[in-house]
Amino acid sequence: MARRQYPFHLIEPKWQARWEAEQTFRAFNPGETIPAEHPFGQRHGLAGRAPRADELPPKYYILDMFPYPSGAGLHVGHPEGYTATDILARYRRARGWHVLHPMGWDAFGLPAEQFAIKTGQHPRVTTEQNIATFRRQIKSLGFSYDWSREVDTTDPGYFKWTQWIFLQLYHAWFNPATRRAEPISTLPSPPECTTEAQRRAWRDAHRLAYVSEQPVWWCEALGTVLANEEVVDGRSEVGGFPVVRRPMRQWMLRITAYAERLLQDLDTIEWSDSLKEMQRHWIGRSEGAEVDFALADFREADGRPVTLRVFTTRPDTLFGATYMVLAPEHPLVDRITSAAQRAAVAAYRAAVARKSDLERTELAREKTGVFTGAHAVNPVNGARIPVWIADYVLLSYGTGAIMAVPGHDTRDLEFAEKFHLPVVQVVQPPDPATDWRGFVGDGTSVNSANAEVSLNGLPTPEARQRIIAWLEARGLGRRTVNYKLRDWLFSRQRYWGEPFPIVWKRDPHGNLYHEAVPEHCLPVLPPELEDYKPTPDGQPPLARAREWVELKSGARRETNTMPQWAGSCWYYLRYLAARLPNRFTDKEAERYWMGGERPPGHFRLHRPEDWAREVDQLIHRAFAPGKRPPYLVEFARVSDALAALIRERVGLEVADFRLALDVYAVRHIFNQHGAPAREEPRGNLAVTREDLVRLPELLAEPDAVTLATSRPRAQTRLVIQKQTHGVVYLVEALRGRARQLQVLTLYKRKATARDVTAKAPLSTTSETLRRFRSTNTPAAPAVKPTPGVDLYVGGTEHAVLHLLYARFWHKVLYDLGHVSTPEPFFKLVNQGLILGEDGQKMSKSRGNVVNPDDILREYGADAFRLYEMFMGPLEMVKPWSTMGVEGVYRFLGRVWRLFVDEQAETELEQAETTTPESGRQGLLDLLRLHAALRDEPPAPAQLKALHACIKKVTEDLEGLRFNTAIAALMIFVNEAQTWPTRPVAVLRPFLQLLAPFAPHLAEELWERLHRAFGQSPPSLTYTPWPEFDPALLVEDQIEIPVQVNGKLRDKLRVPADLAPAELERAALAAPRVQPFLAGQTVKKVIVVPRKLVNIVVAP
RNA sequence: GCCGGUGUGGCGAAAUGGCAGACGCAAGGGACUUAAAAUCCCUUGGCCAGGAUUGGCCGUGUGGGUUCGAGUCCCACCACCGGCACCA
Repeated sequence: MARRQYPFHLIEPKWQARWEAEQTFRAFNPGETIPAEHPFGQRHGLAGRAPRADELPPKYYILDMFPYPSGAGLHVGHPEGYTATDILARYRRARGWHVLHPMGWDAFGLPAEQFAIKTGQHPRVTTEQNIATFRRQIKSLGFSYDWSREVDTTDPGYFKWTQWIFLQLYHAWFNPATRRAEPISTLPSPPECTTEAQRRAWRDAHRLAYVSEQPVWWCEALGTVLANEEVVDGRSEVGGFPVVRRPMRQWMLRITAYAERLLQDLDTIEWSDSLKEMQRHWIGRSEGAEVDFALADFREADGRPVTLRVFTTRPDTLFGATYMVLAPEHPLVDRITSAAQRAAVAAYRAAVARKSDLERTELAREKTGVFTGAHAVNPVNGARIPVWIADYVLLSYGTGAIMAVPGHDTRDLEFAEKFHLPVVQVVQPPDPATDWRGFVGDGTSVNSANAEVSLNGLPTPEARQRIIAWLEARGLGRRTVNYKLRDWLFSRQRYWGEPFPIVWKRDPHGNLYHEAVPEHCLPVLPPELEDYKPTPDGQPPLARAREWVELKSGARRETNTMPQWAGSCWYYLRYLAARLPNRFTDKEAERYWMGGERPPGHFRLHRPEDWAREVDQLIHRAFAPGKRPPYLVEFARVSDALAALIRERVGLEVADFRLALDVYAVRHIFNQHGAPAREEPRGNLAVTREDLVRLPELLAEPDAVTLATSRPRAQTRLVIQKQTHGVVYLVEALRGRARQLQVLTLYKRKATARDVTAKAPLSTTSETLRRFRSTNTPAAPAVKPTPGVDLYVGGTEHAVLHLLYARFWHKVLYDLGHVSTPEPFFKLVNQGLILGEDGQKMSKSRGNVVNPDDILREYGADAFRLYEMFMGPLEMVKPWSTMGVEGVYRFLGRVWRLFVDEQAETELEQAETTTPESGRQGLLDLLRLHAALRDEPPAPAQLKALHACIKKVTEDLEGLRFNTAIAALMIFVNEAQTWPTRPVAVLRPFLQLLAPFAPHLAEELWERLHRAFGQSPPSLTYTPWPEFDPALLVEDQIEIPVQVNGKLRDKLRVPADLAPAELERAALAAPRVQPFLAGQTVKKVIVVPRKLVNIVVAP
């Protein structure tokens, strides 16, 4: 084992204990009293108060997918996402956001139950042990979770509300007219329902939670049914056991009602394209038509022909339908099969039923099927076509029957060729060279006409419209949309899950019906059992508890339990009020943290994304070519926060004022954006586009708000001052008709008379500004809160199931008025898988599993966190490398030695060998800081290194580019190591930058640094994030590469502001360039100012 | 087959259309040390030339294209990863 780089084993427990004692990362709900000493309250001027939602800083809800606490403990994949969110949470706190960052346990599940079956140990005991392990491991990584909001899906206080939400679904129906869930009481019952039993049956058939007897996937090995989603290639997703189709009575959730909204609302959220595509595929929307085919020789009792309904996405190929296929399980099969075919059909159906789905998918794709002996009539041309059954048609999709168009469908063609069925052409491919047989693309209809309608010559999309119109007019069919999405099979035959809050009763006629358990009887607790196996007759394990099942009233409890997905469908809502006893979440907290709609009339700024675009458009409009630019450009309304602040400070009402920006500031931005320049930018210190985008937010935290009287007209003016990285904003209110706040800019440095665009005096020194800032409580930035969780990070394995189910539940709760946003997760990022050191997926059998506990013991939490982020981009798959951990560990050692005297460090190490473990914590006091640390003004190069680092780290954090942010920290440290003195003013902000990544080390050094210079350390978590000053990054001399025909030939050191013509001359004269110009003619010289010169030559 | 993503040194990876390989690992050399570990310094894409400072050529999966200039944009293809897959 290598020598320890720094005493992380003392530092990390110390700070974890400190954070826990201080409750540093606790988030506060609106109306909740913030303790006077809490650093969050102190930073935001809310200490000891109970602020309303609009008094709290903007919310940032950053969520991890909570883990299933397996017996194996944490693996290295878990901390990847957790570290990313933790870094962001810490960064946002420093930026002034109110961060909610919770953790909990998705603890129902099969492994604990299987362990119970084997050993008799109650699953609750197993689960509690596993949670304890997970909690210990996660806490040892120093994540900034608000542990006061921890949830556990198996806690009765939690699943009481899971059951309650189930009842919301049970008591609701989906109204197709309003396209939303409504209380079941609003469901009209049709006149033909005359008895109470009939009305009940009608209601029960329309609930969002309903019972259905239908074929389901039964897994013998697991002793339970599974959802479609849990079956992969004919085997259970968990364990890989074979599954078979079997009809059973099951609880279903009507997710299909929401198919369209689940699809459409994907456009309103920021998820990756691949993830959205996966959900779109899963929902599987396809447009087409249903068409009725009359069966020849079969009549209903009333004399009408028996019809066979099919779904097709290609109604334009109707003239090419040469046979029909029914799914083998189709209910019409028995009725239409001819005597001659009966034996063959029965044999085929039996064979298909015997086939497990595994065989159905794994066996060769060879088409099979048999003729039923019946014929149908093609409604467009009266052709008598044979009706077959085949297992390539699925009962569960569409109508369970198809019209086969072998000419233009590959599956039908394959089938037709095997069984020698006719193939006719009805579509001509656009390219005449293409074989029409099996052509499935769009083309032109041919051979498609009858006496009333002709598609011939029409392109496919038009042909489709024409034939649908004809079918609808004749009552033979209609336009329709089909989805692959199926209703969600919601019951499981297990013990360790939420019991259904449902009882079964019999009406006077002996008919069985179900009823909801009243809300006040929740939670329905599972019974205590000795044996967790299903009963011998195939009943779920809950049926063993007869006293629990059989109620005194004669009713019987439902014995199924909910699937594991249930608890995870809404946990992000429970975090908002994790201990609330009488409601599933808190209404006001929900609206605040989920950023739901506020009462009308409350003005909000646009979301930053839209806002930036609008600013761009505005600038371009204002400076349209040929137009004289206005002096002032109005660009935003005064934010509520600013208006309130002004009202409070100086008693002025500016709520309906607009912000107008001085044209000189805007022009510079405009030039940057590539529009034809009218003037050179004035100086290199100017407002950037990003400033302008942020301005409304910046102004809401002014340095000073004063009323000033200007001499000449003795007019009272409102003056707001705000300084940010070198630019001073001076805002003046224009009274009267204009109702504007006029934003002028002053430049802190190199300010000449020409740069100052207003005559208004600004004698405020930066020192007074700073003092002003510390005495004025900054108001919250006015940003529209993100609708939903701001950032949700987790693995792709939940791309479809969890995320679709949670969206579905959320929409139901939204429809019923329980939550305020239509979508739960606004932005979602999938972390990439971490592979073993050998590049294979980690698994026990490969022996390449990395245990986080081992890494923590050897390198500490900070190194582990840092490495997980340094491996590469968050979303990529990447292999683990323990050598790589050592690399970042060494980096942390260099940081340590930047601050700490090595002699003292050695003394600490020696003392440690002679001190008992219990007394070691105090040994940290032996440390002294490095002698090179001084509280003296930094050199320009040092400031530059710091500010380059601030810039890079800040930008990379915003873009979730943790690996390159860490690289920037390393670059800074590599350079700082070489400095003879290390100014405190530079190292202190560096620790702030390091803190999100390596919080323990940063805290320790932050505290020591302050103490060493006689200061009491402010809370590192809540100290405002450093802002970089672009002025400090400006280079006087820059290196310009010179290319000849695009090949690098020389580099010039030139003044940064060298005119293009000068640069061109210097490039042509460059010594290394000369040989390449000899004998050549210079055709053209490309000069990119401040970037490069390219000389184009030819002989 | 369809959809999405990714292809850059020995490895993990960086590069708003403008100096390819930042940062880190590994490797090699050196300093310190009785020695080792740790630490610090130097070298490190390939090929060629040279005593050396150094210089030249090639190089981002493959083939085209756009451009003064392409890892980056466009077209076609190949490989790998993930998802879906008889969904009419």
